[in-house]
Amino acid sequence: MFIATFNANSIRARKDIIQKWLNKTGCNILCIQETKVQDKDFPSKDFQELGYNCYYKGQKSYNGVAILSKEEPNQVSYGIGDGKDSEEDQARIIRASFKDFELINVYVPQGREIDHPNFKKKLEWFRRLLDHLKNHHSPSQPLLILGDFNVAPEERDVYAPEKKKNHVCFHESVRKEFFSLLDWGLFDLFRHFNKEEKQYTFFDYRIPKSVERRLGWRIDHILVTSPVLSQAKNCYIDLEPRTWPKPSDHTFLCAEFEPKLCTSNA
DNA sequence: ATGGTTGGTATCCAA
Repeated sequence: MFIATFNANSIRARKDIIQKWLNKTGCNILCIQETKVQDKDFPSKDFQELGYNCYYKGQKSYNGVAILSKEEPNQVSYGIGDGKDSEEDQARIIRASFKDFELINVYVPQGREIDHPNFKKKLEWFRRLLDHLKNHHSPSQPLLILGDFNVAPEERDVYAPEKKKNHVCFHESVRKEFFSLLDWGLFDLFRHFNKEEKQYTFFDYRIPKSVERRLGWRIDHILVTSPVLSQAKNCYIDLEPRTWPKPSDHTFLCAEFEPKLCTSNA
């Protein structure tokens, strides 16, 4: 059982490399963020041909999320579902119920600047997500939340922590919101398997040779409840997209589970 | 303090 997350920064620009990667890995479920495409233009055919069901919601130019899955989920919903969802919110989160577990794919707002209204919305977004978990989920039930959280949780997760204290992806306030999700009953799956520093999922295009110089951020995450953790075999960062001819700024964050994920706990 | 690159849409915005 193989589940992964990838910020595509345009599904159309990365379609070919995603297809190749799916064929190579046999990934069961891929969560995608920043598809940057309206629903009518989503290339679902190209993924259906490979045996994937496609669920997506997007906007022109910005945001947009998708789940590609071999197994058909019982139900799929868009937005946080608290009655406050804007069109943008719906293009930032997909919730899917599978036979043996629940899965949420998120693209958390970046926030722009600490004093920008969008940063306040980012903090609120975490609180709304936490409320959703409290109201509709339980830490004792199998749940995975994957995606681009736009937060580096700890100092070892960003290349220059002392310089980034006021960055929207490292400010104390947003890290606190991230940890409030963990405190509810989620585990940072990558950190469960990897303790070393300088393990990044995002490398800014604008910094020359950022991968080689290890100038990156760990802002993409896979958070799981304990019944899922007990079925997890490994979690790792696949750097391949960063070295492709048409490089992406994000990487694939991958997780491997026992074949019958969570059935023993269901 | 600022720049650098990429994608989508237009000659600028977001990351």
